[in-house]
Amino acid sequence: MHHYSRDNMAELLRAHDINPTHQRIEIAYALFSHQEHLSADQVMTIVNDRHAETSKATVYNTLNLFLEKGLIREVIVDPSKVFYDPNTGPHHHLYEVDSGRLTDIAADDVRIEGLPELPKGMETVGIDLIVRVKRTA
Amino acid sequence: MHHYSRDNMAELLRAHDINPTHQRIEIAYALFSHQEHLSADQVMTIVNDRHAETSKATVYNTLNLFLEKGLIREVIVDPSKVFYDPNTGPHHHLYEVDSGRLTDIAADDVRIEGLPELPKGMETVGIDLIVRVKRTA
DNA sequence: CCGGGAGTTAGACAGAGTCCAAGTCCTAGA
DNA sequence: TCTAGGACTTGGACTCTGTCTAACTCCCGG
Ligand SMILES: [Mn+2]
Ligand SMILES: [Mn+2]
Ligand SMILES: [Zn+2]
Ligand SMILES: [Zn+2]
Repeated sequence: MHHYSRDNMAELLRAHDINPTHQRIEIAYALFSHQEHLSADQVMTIVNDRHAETSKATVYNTLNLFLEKGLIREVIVDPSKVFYDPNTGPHHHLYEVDSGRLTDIAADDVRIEGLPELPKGMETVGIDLIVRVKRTA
Repeated sequence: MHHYSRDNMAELLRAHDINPTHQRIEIAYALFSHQEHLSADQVMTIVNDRHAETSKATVYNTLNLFLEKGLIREVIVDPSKVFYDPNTGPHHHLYEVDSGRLTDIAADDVRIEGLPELPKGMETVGIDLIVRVKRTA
């Protein structure tokens, strides 16, 4: 899919068993049309850019709902805030520690081998691979 | 090394170009004698268990100093707090999302292949591999 | 015994995220 | 069309992690 509209978003939400409200549609649209890793704060700013209509509580409620329903995923790289990722397919991340820029690494060519057996009664929720980089001195 | 004493800690600090003070020795001892991933709050509790003598500001100052000097490393897996890791050798992490338990995965057998070239002018600071697991439903 | 720099401190502060009780919105049913 | 009720949203208080600052203490060299 290449073009994101608010109508698309409503369908997407319904497909994930989420009741599409004004606010939820705007928040989904912010994430999917940008196709970037956004913090809650950035989502809030984008959504309220034209005219304020979505509260902080709703932004957090909604992001957590989206997470629960598997519509987005969270990326934990910065100790001070969570990033929300509209790309739920398997992929990894490159984090520029100076600038805070976070970009995707396609999972296709990356192989992770030799991980030990999981303890019994445990299942993998996800494997996060983060490459931290900085400008060469 | 298998037995950690406060005298050990003083030497260790000096070897890392850190002036060993009472508080710094206690904090290093908390981390190295436990050999666990501790949050700042946990360090604070351990250090002040017998009698309060180290302030919150000093705990944070000291942990950040230890990081800077390469004595410990930080592990960012939990969106709400940083864990400090006395093991600076290459290794990976297993994170139990329910309980918050964080354990090491030896790096020996793990191979990560096929990572793309870094953008020019960038160098790798570190590669974090985190396996998130939960109890089977 | 001093002087001064390094280290520590309490407490104010900032930012991310949660919680709550009150209000609004939407819909299904009469 | 009207209405009742559940779902959703809201402002603001609150919590928690982490930082900052200005005053104080400690320690060492002269
Ligand atoms: Mn609107
Ligand atoms: Mn002491
Ligand atoms: Zn991503
Ligand atoms: Zn570790």
